[in-house]
Amino acid sequence: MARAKSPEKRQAFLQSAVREIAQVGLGASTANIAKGAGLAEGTMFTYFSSKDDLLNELYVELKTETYRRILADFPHQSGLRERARHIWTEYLRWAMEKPEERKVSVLLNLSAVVSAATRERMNAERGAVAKAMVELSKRGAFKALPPGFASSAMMAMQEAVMEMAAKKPRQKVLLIEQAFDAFWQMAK
Amino acid sequence: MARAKSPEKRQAFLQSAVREIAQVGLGASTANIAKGAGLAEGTMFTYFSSKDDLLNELYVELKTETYRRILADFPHQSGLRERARHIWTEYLRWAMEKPEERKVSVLLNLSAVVSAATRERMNAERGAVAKAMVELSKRGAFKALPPGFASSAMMAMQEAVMEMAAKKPRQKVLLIEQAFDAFWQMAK
Amino acid sequence: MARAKSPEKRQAFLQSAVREIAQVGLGASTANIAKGAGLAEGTMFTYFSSKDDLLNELYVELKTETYRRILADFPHQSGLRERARHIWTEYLRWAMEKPEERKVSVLLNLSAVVSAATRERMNAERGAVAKAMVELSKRGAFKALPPGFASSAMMAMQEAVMEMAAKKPRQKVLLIEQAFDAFWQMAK
Amino acid sequence: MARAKSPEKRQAFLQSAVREIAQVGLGASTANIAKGAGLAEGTMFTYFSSKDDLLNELYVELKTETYRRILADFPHQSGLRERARHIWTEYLRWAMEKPEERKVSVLLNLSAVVSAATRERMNAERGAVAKAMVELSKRGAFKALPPGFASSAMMAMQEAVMEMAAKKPRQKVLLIEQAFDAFWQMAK
DNA sequence: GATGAATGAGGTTTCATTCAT
DNA sequence: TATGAATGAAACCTCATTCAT
Repeated sequence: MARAKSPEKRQAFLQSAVREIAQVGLGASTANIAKGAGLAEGTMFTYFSSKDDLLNELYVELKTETYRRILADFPHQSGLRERARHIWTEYLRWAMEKPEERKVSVLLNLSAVVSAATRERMNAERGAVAKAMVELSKRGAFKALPPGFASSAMMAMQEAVMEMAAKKPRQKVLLIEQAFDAFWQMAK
Repeated sequence: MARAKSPEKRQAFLQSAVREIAQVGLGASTANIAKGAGLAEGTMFTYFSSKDDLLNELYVELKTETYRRILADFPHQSGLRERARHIWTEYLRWAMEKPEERKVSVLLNLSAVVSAATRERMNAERGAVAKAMVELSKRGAFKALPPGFASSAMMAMQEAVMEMAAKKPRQKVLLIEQAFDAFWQMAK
Repeated sequence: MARAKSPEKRQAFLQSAVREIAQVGLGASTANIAKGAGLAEGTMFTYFSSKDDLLNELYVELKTETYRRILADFPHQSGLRERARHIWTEYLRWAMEKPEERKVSVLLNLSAVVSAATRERMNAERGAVAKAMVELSKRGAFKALPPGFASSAMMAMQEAVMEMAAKKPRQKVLLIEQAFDAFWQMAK
Repeated sequence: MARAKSPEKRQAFLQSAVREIAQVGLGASTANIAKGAGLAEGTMFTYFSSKDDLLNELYVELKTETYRRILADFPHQSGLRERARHIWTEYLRWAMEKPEERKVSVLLNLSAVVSAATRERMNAERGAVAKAMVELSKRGAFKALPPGFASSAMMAMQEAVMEMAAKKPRQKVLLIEQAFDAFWQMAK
């Protein structure tokens, strides 16, 4: 048989795509992505049928990695506050460790290239996170608001933290904690 | 050279740019923007020296319009809660009335085409909004967090409201109010 | 107003296309066609929306020119033999004067890029030629065959003449005449 | 290097090439040809040194098959009319049974990929057919025309029959016969 | 000033061919 | 021998920008 398709090369393309897109947006050229991966442009198309396909797969990869991190040591048995704090903290740690990944994730979320099917697929993976969010939406000020709002609010507040952290990188850890306390005011 | 004869034509380009960019992203072509404005491609370059220039001017225009709305009936004499509620409500009304404008605003914010100089320029225009935000950052849970956080948090929470409103358009007015109450929990 | 679209440039593209396609087939590249026309590749796309469009327009141009030649001094009042001879002769003269045009015409006829709509459009232009062919199909050996056969047979025999003429260029004129006599045997 | 192990695989490539080329022209990709053959892309190049080589071999194959059919029950002892009729009929039967083969044959004939050497080689195989054609060219209206004309004319007229038959598939058998009578008018 | 034709660099993708397995 | 991943040169086409009119 011939050479097998190498997972390393696939990853090289995805990682290069993250770097390029973080720098220049979704308009990053396939030529540059391939060059950044140290592979030929044509090779990219044996791993991804089109640039759109690459982008969709990248979206899946990034979301999956995020959920993987959050669900790794998830405190299923703890109270809601603890579980919410875990989600809050793990997501922010990932986002701060991998700012390019996060930026690309945001861009992909906003763009039309990620198909509804792909989004649907990822929504199904949320598991314990979704459960905690449902509980959260029945508490405090969230009670009066539509069910999905608590989840959107948490994500939005995390955005605010990210933005802040970019300006004050030294205080990251404390910032994450104290911002959670602020967020939790809404759920009390 | 930018800023030429007819202000109407300038506006036509900016409005067409909003429509096109809302649909296809910042990659919208100058040809389509001009066509949408009912004017010639070349004409665009007598009003804006380059596409990047157009984008920067558009950013200014959108931000200016937002602040204009917020500052129009600003309750300078009222208490902080009332002023914060005004900012909250007016921004959300604008955003909901002009979803394309808002989407483009978000895209421009994320993109590298808007220069640091342009961003700086707009920050200076915030006036009474900035003042209210400073006060806000000294209250409640925001006290423990860096100065700019309250402002970021408000914007972030507004994002969450927008997202929600897109799904439940009927409940907009109530949603705006109740979400403000949730937000205010953090400032109490 | 801006520069008008120049018919000369349009013709330059079509003529270059004829030369290129005659040499390398319908796979002739847009880059080479443009280069051959002494114009930029991008310019081609202001005259033709795509390569397929160029090919369709070329087909129309070639067919139109052929019919124009044939119908120019058409002996409408003469007997069938005379009219048939005119069609025979004029077509062959054109084809021999413009061997590249003819070759491209044949290639386009065989290919799928020429749309049914385009073919239909050209069929409508045949006028006096079609009338003569109908008459011919009711004579001699053609009587026993389906209506369109006489026309196909004439075109086919002309092909044979072309092929021969390519090998014996000196005897063209005589060849055309004597081959018509052979063809006419079938109609007697 | 061409001509390797399995004749079955070689045939699979050639047959797949016929199918693909009949559909999309000589631009048919080696990838699709290989896929259609149920074999790997690379394998093709152990049987044929290049795509051009494949095309040349295909040309040889198709011509050989045609002559094989015609020469199989060739009535060497019969009069010219009978022999001409045999060539006429057998060729048309083959062409109608194998429309894809015929279409590919035509495309290859027109294209520059078939080398002069290959064409020469096949001309040598015509044997009894060539002999009949020489006799034919000395008769009737063909007498006045160059030697090769009778042969070209027969092939051309067969084209016309094919075209007709495609439109009236029911009358094939009769069409072949009556068209031969028309053709023979020129030889009488 | 207004127009849109002209431009050529650069975009995504296909393809014949090579070569590691 | 058979495979199909790897390659990079081209393919078609789009685009921001210039400039003749």
